[in-house]
Amino acid sequence: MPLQDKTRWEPAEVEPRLTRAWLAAGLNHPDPDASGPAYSIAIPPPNVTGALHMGHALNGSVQDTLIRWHRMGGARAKWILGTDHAGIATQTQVEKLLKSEGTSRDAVGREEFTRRTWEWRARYGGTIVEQLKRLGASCDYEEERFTLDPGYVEAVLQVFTTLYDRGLIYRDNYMVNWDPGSRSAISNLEVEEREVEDEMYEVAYPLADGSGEVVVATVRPETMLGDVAVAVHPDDERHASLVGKSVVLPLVGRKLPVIADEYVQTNFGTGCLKITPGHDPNDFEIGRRHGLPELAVIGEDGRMTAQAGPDYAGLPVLEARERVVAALGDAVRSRRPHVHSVPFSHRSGERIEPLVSLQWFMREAALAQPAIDAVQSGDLRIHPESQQRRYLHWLENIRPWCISRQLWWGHRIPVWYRGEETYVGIRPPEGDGWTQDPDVLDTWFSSALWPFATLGWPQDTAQLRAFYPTDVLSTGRDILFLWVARMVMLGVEFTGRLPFADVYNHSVIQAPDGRRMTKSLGTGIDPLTLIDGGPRPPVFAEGGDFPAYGADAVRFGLLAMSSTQDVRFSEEKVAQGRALANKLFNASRFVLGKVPADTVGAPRPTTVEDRWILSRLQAFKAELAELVAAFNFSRAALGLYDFVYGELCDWYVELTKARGVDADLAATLVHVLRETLAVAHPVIPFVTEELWANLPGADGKLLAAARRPEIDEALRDPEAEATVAAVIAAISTLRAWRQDAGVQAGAPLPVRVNGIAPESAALVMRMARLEAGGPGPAEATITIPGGTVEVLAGAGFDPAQAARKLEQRRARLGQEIARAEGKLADERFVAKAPEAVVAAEREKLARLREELDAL
RNA sequence: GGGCGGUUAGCUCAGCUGGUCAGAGCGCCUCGCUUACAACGAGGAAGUCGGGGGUUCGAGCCCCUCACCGCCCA
Repeated sequence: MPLQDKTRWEPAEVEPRLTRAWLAAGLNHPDPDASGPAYSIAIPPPNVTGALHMGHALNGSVQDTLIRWHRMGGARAKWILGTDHAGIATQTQVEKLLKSEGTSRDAVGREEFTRRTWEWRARYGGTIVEQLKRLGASCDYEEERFTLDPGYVEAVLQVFTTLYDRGLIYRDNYMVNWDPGSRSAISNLEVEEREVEDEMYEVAYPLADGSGEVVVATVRPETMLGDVAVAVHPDDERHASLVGKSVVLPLVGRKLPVIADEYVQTNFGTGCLKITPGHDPNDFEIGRRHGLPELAVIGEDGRMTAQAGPDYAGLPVLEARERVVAALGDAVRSRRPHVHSVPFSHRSGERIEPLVSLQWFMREAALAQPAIDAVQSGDLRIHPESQQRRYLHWLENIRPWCISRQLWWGHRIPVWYRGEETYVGIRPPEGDGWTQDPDVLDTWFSSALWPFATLGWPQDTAQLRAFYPTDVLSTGRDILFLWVARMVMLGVEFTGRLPFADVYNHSVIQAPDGRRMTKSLGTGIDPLTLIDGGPRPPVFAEGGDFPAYGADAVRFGLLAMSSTQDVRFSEEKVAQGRALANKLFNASRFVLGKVPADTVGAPRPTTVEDRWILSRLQAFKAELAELVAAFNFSRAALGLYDFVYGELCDWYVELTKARGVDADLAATLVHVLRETLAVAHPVIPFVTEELWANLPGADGKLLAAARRPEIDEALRDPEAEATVAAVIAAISTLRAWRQDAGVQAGAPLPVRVNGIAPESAALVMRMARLEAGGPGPAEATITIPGGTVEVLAGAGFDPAQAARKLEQRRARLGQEIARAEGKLADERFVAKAPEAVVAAEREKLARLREELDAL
C-alpha cells in the first residue's frame, strides 16, 4: 500500500492480507529436522466450545510476543496449537441442543450422543482458532491437535494403564463432590465456596440409658437419617461422661455410639457433632478414623434413598428436610438463620452434594516430590514469583485426585469388568462377557499430557525430539494446580524432563467496574469487537461504539495493562496502542517520503542528534530484551511507546527537520526506523510488517522472518546523550517561558544565546523558535543547562505576566534550596549518609543556587 | 479459621535491592490546523503515596497496628 495516500493507520484493510502472507510463508511451521536452536510454547488448549475472550487475547498476545521475539532471534519457533475436548462444558452444550430438539442424552443413547458431539465439534470447534488468527497469533496452524485425536487417546491410555500398573491409580469408595447439575463427580478444584444463609437446627438425641439427652446442631436435618455416631471433643469436660455411651437416633431408633474426636469444635453449637459419613466430607474423615459405616441416604439423583427409610425414600432433599423437621416435633430445640459457606459446582452452578461413591482416583502425592524439587532447585521458574508459594503449598498438601467423571464425552476409562474380574489395558480384553467402565476421565487428566502428547508422545517423533521440552507455559493463575502442576508431575514421570522451564501467570483482566468479566453479568468485552469496532458492552457507562482499534492496538493494550496482579480493563491502553501504531505509520510516511528509494546500509551519523538517537536506540533494544526476558510485558510495551514517542518522533525526527536530507541523514533515518520496526514487531506485528514492506530494499521479504538487530555497543555515546539531553531541557524551558510570558507560540523570539556550543545552540534556536538578535539590553534572561538565553527588545511579551511566573518559579526553587540546605546542615545526615549521597546533595544545591541566581 | 495481594494525581495503573521516585496514559486547562500525524503538537494545573505508630541521618519503598477491597486454601 502506498503510504502517502493516507494520513492514518487503517488496520482493517491491511491485517487480513498480512495474516495471509504470514501463513503462506510457512513461518509458523518450523522444520523439526532442521538444525539450530528451537523454541516452543504449547498453547493452553482453548475449550472447543469457546469463543475468544479477553483472557485468551491477553495470553495470546503474551505468547505471540514471545514466539515472534525468539523467531526473530533465530530460533525455530513453534507455537503448538490445539483445542481441548472440555468434557462437561461440551457435553452440556450438546445436551442443550438435544433438549431443544425435544430429546435427551438418555433418549438417544451413548453412541448417538457421542456422534452428535463430534458433529457439534466439527461445526463450532474451529471458531476460536480462526479468532486467534485475527489477533495475529503465529501458532503452527498446520499441526493443530485435539485432546481426543487418535494419537492423543493413545497417550492417555498409555498413561492411565502405566499409572494403574504402578499402583498410582486405584478405585475406591470415597467422598466426592457430586454435582447434581451435571450428574457427575467433579474435582474439588472445580468447586467454589459461597456464603449462603441456611437455617441451623438444634436437635435433641436421647441417651439410650434414659439418663438424659445430647443436643446436636445441623443445617441439614435430613442427613440425620444417615447418622452413625455423635462425637464430642476429647478434652471437653462437659461431655466427657458421654463418651462410650449410646444415643438413640430419633425417627430411626438406631443406637449411635458417642465417640471422641479432636475435629469437634467445642465452641460451636453445643459441642456435640452428629456424624454422617455418607454426606459430609469431615464426617467422612472422622468415620474412617473410627471405622464407622457409611450410610447413603441421599442418592445421585438428589433424592432420598431406600436407606432413608420408607417414609422418605424417593423424596427430594428439601422436601425430606421439611418432613424430618415436622416429624421430629419437640426434638427440634431451636432453629435460626445461619450464614456459612457452601460448595457449589463451578460447572453447573448447583449446590454440591457430598456423596460417597465408587470412583477412580490418582495418588498424586507419589508424583509431587519431583515437581516440588524442580521449583526449589530453580529448574522450573514461576512468574511472578509470588505464585511459587501457592504452587508449593498445594503440592505439599496434595490429596488424591478423583479422575472419573460420569460423562459420555471424553476419554473412556480403559477398564473392563466381568463378574469379580477387572481388566485394565490399552486394548479391550479378549473373550466374552466384559463390560467397560462407563465413566470417562476428568478432562484435566488428558490436559496434563498436553506439552508432550501434542508432539506425538508416546511415539518417538521428530517433533518431540525437536520441540520438547517446551520453553514457556503461559496461563492464568486459576489453573496453576488444576493444570500446570499436573503437567509438571506427569511430564517428569513420563518423559523424564520438565515440560517447560518457565511458567508465566498472566493477570486476570476484570471489567472496567472491577467485576469479573463474564457474559452472564454483561461485563464481558469481546476482543474481536475491539479489533473490528462495534457496540460497547453494557458495563461501559458511556455508550456508543468502539472504534476499530485493530489487532496491534488490542495486543499492545492488553500487554500494557497486564501486571503481576489482577487489573481492570482499560480502553485507554488500547487507544494508546492505536496511537502508537498511528505514530509509527506517520513517522514512516514522513521519513520514507524524504529518503531516496535506494537508501540502504549502515547509519552514517554526522551530527550530535544522529549520534544521540543511535545511542538511545541501543539502550532501547537492550532494555526491551531485558523486559521480555523477565516477562515484564507491560513495561516492554510502554517502553516501546516511550521510545517511539519520546525519543524518535518528538525529538529526533523534529531535530533533523531543518536539515536537508542528504545520503548520510537518509541512511541514519532509515536505519533507526528499520531497527525500531524490527524490535517492535513482536508486540505490534501488523503495522510494523506493513511499514517494513515500504522500506528501501524491502524486496518483498517479510519482517516476521527477519532477524532482530543486535545491540551495537560501538554506537553507544554518553557524550551525545548528555548534550542532547541538555538541548531538550533547554527547549522545554524556553517553550514554557514563552507560554508563561504570553508570547505567541508561532512568533519568533529575538534572543542572544550564551554559553552553549554552537551545534546545540542552533538546535535550541530552531526548536524554540528563537532568532538571533543584535546587541542591546536584555529584557529577560532565561537559564538553560550550561548557559543563558537573553530575550531582547521586540519579543512582545507581557512583562507583568512574565514577572509573576518568574516569581513563582523563584519561590519553588527557594523551597528546594531550603530543603537541600536543611539536609546538609543536619550533621547526622552528613555523618551517616554515604559520601556519594552527600556529594550529590551538595551538587544539587549548587545547581539550584546557580539557577536561582540566573533568574 | 489460615494465607496472599491491594489501597500512589479525577480515572486506570508504573514505581527494582530505602537517598532527583513523586511518574505514565487518559481526563482537565491554555495555546497552536508550525507541509508525518488534530486518532496531532507545545505548555500547564493536579497527589502530606489508605489512617496511626515505629526503625533510620533519610521511607510509597522496612516493621507493628487499624480500616476497607480482592483472591486463594481450609
